[in-house]
Amino acid sequence: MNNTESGAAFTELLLEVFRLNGVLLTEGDRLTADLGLTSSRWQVMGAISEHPLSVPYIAREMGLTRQGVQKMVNILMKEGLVEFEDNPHHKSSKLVSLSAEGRKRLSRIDDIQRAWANQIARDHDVDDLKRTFRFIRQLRDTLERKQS
Amino acid sequence: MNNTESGAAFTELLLEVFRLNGVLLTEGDRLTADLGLTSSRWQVMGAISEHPLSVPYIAREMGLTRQGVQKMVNILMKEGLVEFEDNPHHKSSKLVSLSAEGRKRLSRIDDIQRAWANQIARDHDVDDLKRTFRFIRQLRDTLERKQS
DNA sequence: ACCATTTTGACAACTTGTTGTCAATCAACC
DNA sequence: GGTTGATTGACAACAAGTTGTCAAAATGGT
Repeated sequence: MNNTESGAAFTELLLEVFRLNGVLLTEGDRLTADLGLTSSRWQVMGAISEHPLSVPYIAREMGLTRQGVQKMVNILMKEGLVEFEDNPHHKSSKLVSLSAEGRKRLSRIDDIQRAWANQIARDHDVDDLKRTFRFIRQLRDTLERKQS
Repeated sequence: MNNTESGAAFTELLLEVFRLNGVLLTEGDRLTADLGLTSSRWQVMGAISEHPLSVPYIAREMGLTRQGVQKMVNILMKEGLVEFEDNPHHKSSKLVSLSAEGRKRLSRIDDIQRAWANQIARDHDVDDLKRTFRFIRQLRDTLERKQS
């Protein structure tokens, strides 16, 4: 079976997404190395910065397994960056929220991340950024619908 | 510091890239689960399907560390899917090539992967796919240039 | 109110990456 | 030809995710 033109283009894109993912993780870690927070940790913290959320909810939000997020949350708990709140809708599934220290730490990271994002984004057209975001999300939708 | 419009768009894109990356890996593994080869294994095998390459070269190609690729290659070696060839340019750094069995296995995977890519790509505009590829690569270029 | 199904947390084993370090090899230059 | 610096393979420790399993808790239909 031969590749269609679209199929070949999709495969090229897919490999490039893997590479970009790697570079983004590396950069994210580098940005906040001195603050003692890796990319995945502040991503979890970012998810609960507005409202406290349960672990499975965060996982669905980020496209990860609940076990993986649970592990991360347990570590953040040990480090005193998040707290558990009672969940009115579920006795044993607590809501995770930022502690005062967690909030302070996240806000410093947010400053750094925002400055960095602004700087990178300056070199690119805002419409390209938005269009690419929409297309990537659409691609993910297609993939997720096919697998179900 | 507030986000610029571009900065916010970039951050949104970045989070979506993480999610797409996850879905792609999951799908890749699901596709070839019965063939006993995970995504990362056939990615490495794909890299050497044209010409034998050294481990560090594969790593640079894929945007990974040489140690990570080395680990993968050692596993593929144990399973008899790749072989080491003498490298005329380096006494101890062998070239990695596909074994007969590896080539056979990869060609089956390629068929499956191609059919899948064609099917997914069918739902999307080929120009969008190409444009997105170019933009993502450009983004990665920017990121890699900033960090050096 | 009961029962079947789903959701959840906890734990273990595993995969795929990372960094750091060491010694061996290679390349370049004086 | 010797020294110096970069590249390489091997190994260890670690990070971040996965799957699978179990029991407890929640949910929904009859």
